[in-house]
Amino acid sequence: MSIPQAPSPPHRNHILAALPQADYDRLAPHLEQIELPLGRILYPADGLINYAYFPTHAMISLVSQQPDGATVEVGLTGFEGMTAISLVLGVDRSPHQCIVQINDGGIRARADVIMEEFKRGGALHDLLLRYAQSLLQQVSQIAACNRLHSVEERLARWLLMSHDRCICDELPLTHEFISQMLGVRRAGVTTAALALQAEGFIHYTRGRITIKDRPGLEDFACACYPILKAEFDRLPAGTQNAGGGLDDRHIDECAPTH
Amino acid sequence: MSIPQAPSPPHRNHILAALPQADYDRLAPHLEQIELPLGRILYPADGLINYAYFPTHAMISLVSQQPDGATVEVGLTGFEGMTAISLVLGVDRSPHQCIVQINDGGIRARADVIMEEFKRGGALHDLLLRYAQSLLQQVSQIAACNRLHSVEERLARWLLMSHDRCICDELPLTHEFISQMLGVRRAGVTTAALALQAEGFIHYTRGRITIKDRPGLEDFACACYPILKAEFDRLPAGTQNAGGGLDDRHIDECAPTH
DNA sequence: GTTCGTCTGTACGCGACCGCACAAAAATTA
DNA sequence: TAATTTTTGTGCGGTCGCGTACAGACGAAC
Repeated sequence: MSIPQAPSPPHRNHILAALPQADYDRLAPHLEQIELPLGRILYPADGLINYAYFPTHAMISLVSQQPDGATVEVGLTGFEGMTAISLVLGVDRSPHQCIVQINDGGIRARADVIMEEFKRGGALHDLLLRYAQSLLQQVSQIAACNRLHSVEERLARWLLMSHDRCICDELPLTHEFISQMLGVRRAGVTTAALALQAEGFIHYTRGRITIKDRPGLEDFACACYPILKAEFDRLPAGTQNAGGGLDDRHIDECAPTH
Repeated sequence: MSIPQAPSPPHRNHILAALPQADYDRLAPHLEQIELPLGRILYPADGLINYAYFPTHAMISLVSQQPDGATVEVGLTGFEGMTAISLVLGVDRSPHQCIVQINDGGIRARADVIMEEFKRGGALHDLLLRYAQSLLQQVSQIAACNRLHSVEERLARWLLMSHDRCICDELPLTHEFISQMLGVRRAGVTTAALALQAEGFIHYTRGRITIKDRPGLEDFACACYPILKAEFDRLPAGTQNAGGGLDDRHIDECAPTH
């Protein structure tokens, strides 16, 4: 079933890293290190949740799909979280399509394993609920942003949020892909990306966007970004890091390169 | 502190109604019946959560406020839920402003009372988490709707959602108020409302909107509404209604009049 | 009845984004 | 090298919603 080849802590995933040793040890035999290749759909919209994924430096989009085929990203998960939070909220189906936007590794565990540990009411219980709260806040802010801000501003915000969750400055993203996340025309993304490039914030070639000037991008993005970032930063500390002898330095070391 | 004048079940609030008798009895001494007058702000944005509110037929908006003062509603709570779900997700502040849009009564309990019962891990624990999931899904759908649909379509959806949560066909709402919920100009609401009135779906005079043709409104609204409605309907049944001798008929009787 | 404040109807120019469409450029394959 | 596919750049008319502004209409208070 599950291949117990999980690495020992320290973990790059902040939820796993924040588990006390005893709690982690219970989980460890069921953790499985896997690749999260670009474009992989972890759950289709309304799909059954068989596994929960703890990304390391992969970036995973939560996408709302409309009956007419239109898509918009409503949330975004990286090393700070876990996919399929619905699981612990009492539902075994993901309301969002979850798709890997930036590939990297991750750890997965079967849904029933997570549920069992969650129901113990220990650290994982509190950590996952705290993450659910963070996600709710994130989705709320994105809901407002979708209504109020321009494509250029939202593109800047989106690039920053992706950058926060991966290790490199070069993101493998086509305009087409981004347009589906922002819920706009592909041509709209091209125009916005040209503007950001003209300002010197980014540089891109076919399918690769490089962040050149992060502070500039931050200035340019809408006020949603600092709000989203603040919650993102609050997360690992806000949870009670019971610290089962974990090496926090390692986590810092893996922070985005900016 | 809390005045134990709570009515015995059956409750109009579905979460309280779904509690087994024993769980309810523990809570009962701390429940307090109160008025929720129109416009009352239960929590400001980022405000401390002192009480949790269980609406009966009041409708409460979760509003995201931007630093520049712009506002958009990102979610909406009625008799199916509880305000300040953040509480049980490990945070004692509400990320949203919560404001009473349609006045009616409600039950409130101090935050620490809810937390204590939640931590017992019984029915309230599961019911509230299930509701948190529903809220997450609602906010996600609204995030997409904000991006993809016209003011007219969203107004129709919004009226329907409000109507689902209150007992009467006449809603006390000004265009100005609605514009802040939809995140559009007041004049934009006027135009959209005129269109809906011309179709015969609604009728309104100063500060009062009457639903005249609900099926027509449903046809007109965007596809988000049926999705949101399905989750709304799923809620009370989806939770394990352990039914401590509660009178479910009473609840049905109080369902929206459509 | 008169006054006043609130709410609603309407107008106008403007910018953002849409749908559509096509060409150019870069990568991939033959 | 040539052919093909994918990705990006660009244009154009149309629509939606914005910001602003003002007038009319209704209801409450005096």
